[in-house]
Amino acid sequence: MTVTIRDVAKLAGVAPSTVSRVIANNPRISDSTKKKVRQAMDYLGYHPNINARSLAARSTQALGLVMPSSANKAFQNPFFPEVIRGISTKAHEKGFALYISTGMNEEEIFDGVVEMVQGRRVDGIILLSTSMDDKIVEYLYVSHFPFTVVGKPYKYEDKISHVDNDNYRAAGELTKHLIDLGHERIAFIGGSLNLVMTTDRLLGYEKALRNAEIPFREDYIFHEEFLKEGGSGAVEALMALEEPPTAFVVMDDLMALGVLGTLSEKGVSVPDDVSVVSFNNVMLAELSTPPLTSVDINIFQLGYKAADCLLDSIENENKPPERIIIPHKIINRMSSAPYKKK
Amino acid sequence: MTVTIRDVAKLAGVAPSTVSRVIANNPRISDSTKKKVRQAMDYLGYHPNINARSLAARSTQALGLVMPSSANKAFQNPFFPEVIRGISTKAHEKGFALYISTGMNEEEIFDGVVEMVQGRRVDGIILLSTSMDDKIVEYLYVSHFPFTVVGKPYKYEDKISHVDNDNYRAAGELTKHLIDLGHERIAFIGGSLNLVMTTDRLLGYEKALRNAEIPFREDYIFHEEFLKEGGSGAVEALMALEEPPTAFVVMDDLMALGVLGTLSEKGVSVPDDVSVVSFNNVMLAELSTPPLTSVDINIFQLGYKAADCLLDSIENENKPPERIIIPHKIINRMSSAPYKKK
DNA sequence: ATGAAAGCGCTAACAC
DNA sequence: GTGTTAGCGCTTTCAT
Repeated sequence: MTVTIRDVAKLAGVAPSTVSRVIANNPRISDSTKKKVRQAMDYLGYHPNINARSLAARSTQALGLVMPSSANKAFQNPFFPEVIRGISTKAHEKGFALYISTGMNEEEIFDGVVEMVQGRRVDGIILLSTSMDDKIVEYLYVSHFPFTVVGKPYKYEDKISHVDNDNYRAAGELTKHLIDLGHERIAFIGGSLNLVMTTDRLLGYEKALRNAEIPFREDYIFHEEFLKEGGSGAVEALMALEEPPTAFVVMDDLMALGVLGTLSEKGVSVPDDVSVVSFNNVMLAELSTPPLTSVDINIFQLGYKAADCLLDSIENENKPPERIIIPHKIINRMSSAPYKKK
Repeated sequence: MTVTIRDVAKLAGVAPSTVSRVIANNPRISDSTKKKVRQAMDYLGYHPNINARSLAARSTQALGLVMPSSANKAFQNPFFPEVIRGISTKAHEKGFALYISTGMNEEEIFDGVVEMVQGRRVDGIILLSTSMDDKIVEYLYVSHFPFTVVGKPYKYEDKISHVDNDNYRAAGELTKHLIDLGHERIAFIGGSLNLVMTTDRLLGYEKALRNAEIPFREDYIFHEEFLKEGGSGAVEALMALEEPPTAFVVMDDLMALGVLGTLSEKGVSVPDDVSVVSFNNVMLAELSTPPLTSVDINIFQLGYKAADCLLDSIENENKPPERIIIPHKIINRMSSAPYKKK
């Protein structure tokens, strides 16, 4: 039923290995036989069986993607489709397929990764999120299996290839943007401290304050589970302070959307009363009311480069680990405005 | 280097075939040897090579997902992570993995599907979007390859398993919701007419108007490329009419977010001046300002059932095609309110 | 209840 | 430049 390499070989009057070489476009095959073989392939509607190929060649031509727990709200973040788009674009260029592993909890995800690696389902892995004390990173690292992380790994930072933004600088610039607008009471609403990204951004924020000689206030800092409640708890608490902030630095556009909502409910106007700025610059940053000033972290590029880097280290086993920093850019929109004294 | 079934067999003092049977948990193997073999597996850290298994058993334990063109803005819609979460949950239950095929354009995507099918990379395919005159549907259908579509196929509607909402009814109810609030000038902002979903919803909208004896107005109907501009063009045009609508039925939450933005720019207040309702009820419907009245189409379930149905037809080749309708529910939020005469 | 052996469809030495 | 052959690691008759 299935047409195999032998059928093609027979029809073309050559040996199976020759057909195999034609598939691989081996230069040592004469053009005339190539043509002959290709005709036979077309005629028979031949398609290589990938499993057989993988088995024999010990390579799958597939990359594994590890997403955060699907129980996690983060899963719904438009960040993911966009990184995947980047990864997919690069993978496609090199003829690689994507294999996606998910799971309801940390453990399931971990098992999925082990299965991918040991089961030889993929040639390399991209971690789309990582946190402190990540068992997957540990496992992959000691296994010497090719992998790249999107974001900054907590451990082995310079032993693991990763592609990240300069979150420290980005947060600094974003905070400075507010300071330049005259704001001094600037709150920070972050995600889980468990994420390295959060820490980096918090440090950048602190640095910007220090540079401007604005005292750091512990009560202006909030860490909320990403997206849960959309940061409304933080906003409530912050606005109830004796000296409420006049500007908010928010970790993520989706969260900022929630912040915008809560503020509006409380009758606080953005940007007239307070400014709100955030990170990621996903599509909704543009669509929200008011449109959000947001740091474009170039998500597509994050994914594209991660795939690129991974593919390199699959090709060349001894490629040293690499840190790739994707440039960011503050996109100025309506949600931030000069501080107005009341 | 790699530990194979033979290593396990040797250590356990049995034949390779026995080990294979233990993996498959064949009931004809005595408990004592099972135990013995499993110990050996653990001891050696054995993991079956999936490619070898797939090759021999002619089954990959993987499902293929086909997304819309990644050049397409639709790709960024939070709809996708959520369907995938549903699919992944079911797939996981049955020990299936997910392959994702993407591509920059229709053609690349089509080729990817062919490769998945002919290359035996997957046992079945789920189409996450389909349009009229879909070549992929055609191909899969004539190949007799197991597949399911999320949404309604344009052709072969009752010969292809698919899971969908009752978009006709949902749109009807949503429109009626507005009519019940006293609205009569109700606009419809849809996506590409190329999507079957759009047509279904438009028909439902028309039906609701008819039932209420409200005349259908051509100039209240707009079809915009999903998300492009976020429907702002439509809003501009509609509000410039002599008799502008007092309510908007929008195809999608993201688009509705854009509509909200454009209205706010024009100084039109929601829901005081006009009401806006939409579909999908993704997270941002709740986070937007004002929170959106939206039809919860149960995206997770859409994916979960699609996987379920596909897995069934993989197991049982003769399973007749099935249409599965996922229930919807209007979630009432702040963006819709009674019509106020001016 | 278990073993022996023949593939699954392909690649990659090694020949010539 | 092309053919022969031996696997890749597993499943699955067919024996016993």
